[in-house]
Amino acid sequence: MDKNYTPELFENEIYKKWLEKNYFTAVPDGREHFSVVMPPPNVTGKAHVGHALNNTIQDILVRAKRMKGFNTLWIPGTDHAAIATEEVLSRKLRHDGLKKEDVGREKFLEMGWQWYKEYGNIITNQLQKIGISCDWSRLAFTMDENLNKAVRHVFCQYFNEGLIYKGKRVVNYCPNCKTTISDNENVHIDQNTYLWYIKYPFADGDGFVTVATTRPETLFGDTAVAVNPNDPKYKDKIGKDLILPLVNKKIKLIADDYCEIGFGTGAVKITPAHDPNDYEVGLRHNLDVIVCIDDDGLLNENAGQFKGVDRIKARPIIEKALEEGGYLLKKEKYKNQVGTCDRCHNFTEPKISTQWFVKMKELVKPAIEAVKNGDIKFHPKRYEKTYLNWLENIQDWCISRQIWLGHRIPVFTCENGHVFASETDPSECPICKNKHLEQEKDVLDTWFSSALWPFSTLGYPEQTEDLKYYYPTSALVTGYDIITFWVSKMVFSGLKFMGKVPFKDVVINGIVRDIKGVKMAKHLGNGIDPIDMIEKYGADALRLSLINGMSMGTDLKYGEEKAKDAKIFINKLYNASKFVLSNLKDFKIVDLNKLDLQEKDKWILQELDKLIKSVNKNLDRYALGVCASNLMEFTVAKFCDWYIELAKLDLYSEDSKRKNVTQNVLWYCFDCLLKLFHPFIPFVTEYIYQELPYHEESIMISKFPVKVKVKNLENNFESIISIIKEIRNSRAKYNLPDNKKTSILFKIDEKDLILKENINQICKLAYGSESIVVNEQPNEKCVKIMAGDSQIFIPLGQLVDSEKEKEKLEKEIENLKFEINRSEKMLSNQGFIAKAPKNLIENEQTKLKKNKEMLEKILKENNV
RNA sequence: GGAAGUUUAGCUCAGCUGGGAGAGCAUCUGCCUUACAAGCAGAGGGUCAUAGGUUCGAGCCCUAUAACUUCCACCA
Repeated sequence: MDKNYTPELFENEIYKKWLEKNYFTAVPDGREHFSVVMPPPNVTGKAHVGHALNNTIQDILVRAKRMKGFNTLWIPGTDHAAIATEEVLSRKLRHDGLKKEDVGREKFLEMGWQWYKEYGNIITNQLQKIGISCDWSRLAFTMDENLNKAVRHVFCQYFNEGLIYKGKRVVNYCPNCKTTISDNENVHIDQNTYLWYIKYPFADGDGFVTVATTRPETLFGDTAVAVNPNDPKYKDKIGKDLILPLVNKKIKLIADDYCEIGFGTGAVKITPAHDPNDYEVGLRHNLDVIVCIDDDGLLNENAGQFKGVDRIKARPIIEKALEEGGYLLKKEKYKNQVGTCDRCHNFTEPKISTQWFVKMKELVKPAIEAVKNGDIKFHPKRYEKTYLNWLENIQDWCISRQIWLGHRIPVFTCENGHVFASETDPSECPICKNKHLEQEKDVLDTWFSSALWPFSTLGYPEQTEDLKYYYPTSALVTGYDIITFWVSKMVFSGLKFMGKVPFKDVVINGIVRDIKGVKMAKHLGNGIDPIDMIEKYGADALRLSLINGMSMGTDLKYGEEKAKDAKIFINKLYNASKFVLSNLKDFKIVDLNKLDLQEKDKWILQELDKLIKSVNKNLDRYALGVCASNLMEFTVAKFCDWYIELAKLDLYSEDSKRKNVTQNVLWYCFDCLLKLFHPFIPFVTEYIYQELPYHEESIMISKFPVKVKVKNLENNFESIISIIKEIRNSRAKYNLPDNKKTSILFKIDEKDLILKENINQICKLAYGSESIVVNEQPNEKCVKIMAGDSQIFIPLGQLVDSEKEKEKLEKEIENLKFEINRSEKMLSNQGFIAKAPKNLIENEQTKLKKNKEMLEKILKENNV
């Protein structure tokens, strides 16, 4: 073992060994299963710290379950992220002065595969560095042949059941990505803009109606102006013709409830082609639908002289024209929200078009029920609300995208106009046998395939052994930002096609922000590269730094300092292991129940038992942050600070029996500790474990501790600890440097066996040069410490300041009196006696009794 | 507009079903003690956001307020 903790020396080696041994692969057997599917990252992306967090969480759960004996499967995978990839490829083409149409669909798809092939293993390689134990032999990709089969199977079933339909709707369109996007991907942001007040004159010359709008550029698509039917201001004008400014066309003043009385000017322009509400109004009034913005976001021929101008840039130009025509009444500053594209952040356009939709209302009902009846549980529970709220207000899901990469919609039309969906590419129309078929041009929303992830990765639509055994999966770990995008879609898909929920627990992790709490973003340059952290501090440090202090579902602030701190901790563990290992060279393992355990041994084993139970409990609650801090706390504050120091006396002594007991306890504790730690910091624990006597093949397939298997661990060692602390404290009060040792005198009550047994320990840990047992209080000036019926003296000669000692004594007396008073007050409270739990009352009574005795003793001893 | 979350030591946060306020970092003091100076020992530091309420007892439960954060939403 290397003298210093240098993770780069062994992390890669160990990972390779795990892979070679096939520890990560899983096959169905008779055991209970624990299965997880990885939220697939973008195949051509790079791992960011969010991936590191998400995968570390999954790995901890998976490793712990594997060690607990579950048949554990974790399926990794990547997503084809069609829109993003298409954008990258198009940009490349543009760079060469080409459009995708120039190369054609087939060639373009080839480019896509090339791109996936070239960049597809970057992210998986990076994830491996984190140490995650997923079954790489099952690495899935949303464009795989099998997943493609699943997608088509599902599509056809929806289609044949009439759940998928083609319809004309106003949808969100991104002029930059050149495709429609779902409501989900349409991100609303605040915008500072203007409200333009425009005159729409009556055709008969009798006055005008004022319309306020934030979108003057859509004026060319106006086909009516609406007012509320009950608005007295306009009541007698309804049905009259208005002149559409700039276009000089007649449009009607119509009445519709959609228009609210008193809001704005009371009149609203209706543009059915470019606003979903207006489209509804248009349907009710049979209005024309006039498109005035084209697919590139430019005004079209319907805008006359403004044709070819970008819709946003057109505003000041139109404003000028309106002003010149005398139509502009005023313009005022206005704040509103507009949709932007989730991927490219450009303004989206509501646009009328024909798209494919999935009918959601009925589909979603079982998904709502599954969460309400507890078949699926969210951790933390509050995210159920996000989920339910979205599903309960669901709109039909627009699944068609006007791009080429991805799963092409498997709907065909023959020359005779028969439309059908087909799981495999058909050679003829199933109705009329016509052989001239044309497939839909659009592809499916990426989330359509992601929705099938928990079962498509297990072989669906084939009813494979894997599918039967591992579905439903056990837990899904993901960020709250994709509960609506993804989680909900997997649930209704799973219920629809598998008849069972896709997972039982949804574990929500927060977003990793920078140290100031700002979301990490490329353009801010505040991101932290997890691979960088691994290179600098090791994968274990990265993992621990992400988990320690993390609370599920809550965002966490992260900076390099945290990785550094984590490494410092692991270094501590590493050093402890050096101590343990060097003292277990000639050691014989014995069942702890057969050994004569001392108080210190029972104490550490009891503390260990508490730790084990807490870790197990908190793993089950998905409270990984609590596990990590408990583990760290035990390691430093119990094991290193106390047990290792206490063990030294025995380990270095001639008493071979005592030495053997301590060696066994030391081994047992450290072995457990490594195993408990393994899911969190897998590399270093494996590395150390391989050096530990009596180790098995690998820590990752060893048994996870669930309790300490030793009986009768009751002890009173805490009293020894507090004596040591008191002596140290007194020494510090006298500014005694730690290297200046003094003798320690013990006047031991004969019943005080624990003290008698531990005087050497006390002496060692409290900087004593020698321990001397006395029968009487010594004559020389001493610092005195009360320890039950015994007393401890530290002869400090001239150093002893009687004033200081008096002060100390008074403080102690005051303290005791305060405590006694508190207990008495509590115990004389009738409400407390009547309602508090019995053990609490008993505790209080014993405390009171003890303190009273102590006070009496102190008063007597010191003649106060 | 609707909903959720956060508010505890200078900083980052723990605190499970209510039963005497915790950790790490930072600060100060002393120490190179044969696992560890990336360390050890000791110390200081908090009206648990504010105001009420429930209770024998509230950081925790209820109500209101404030500040910050986030998600959802078609209001010209």
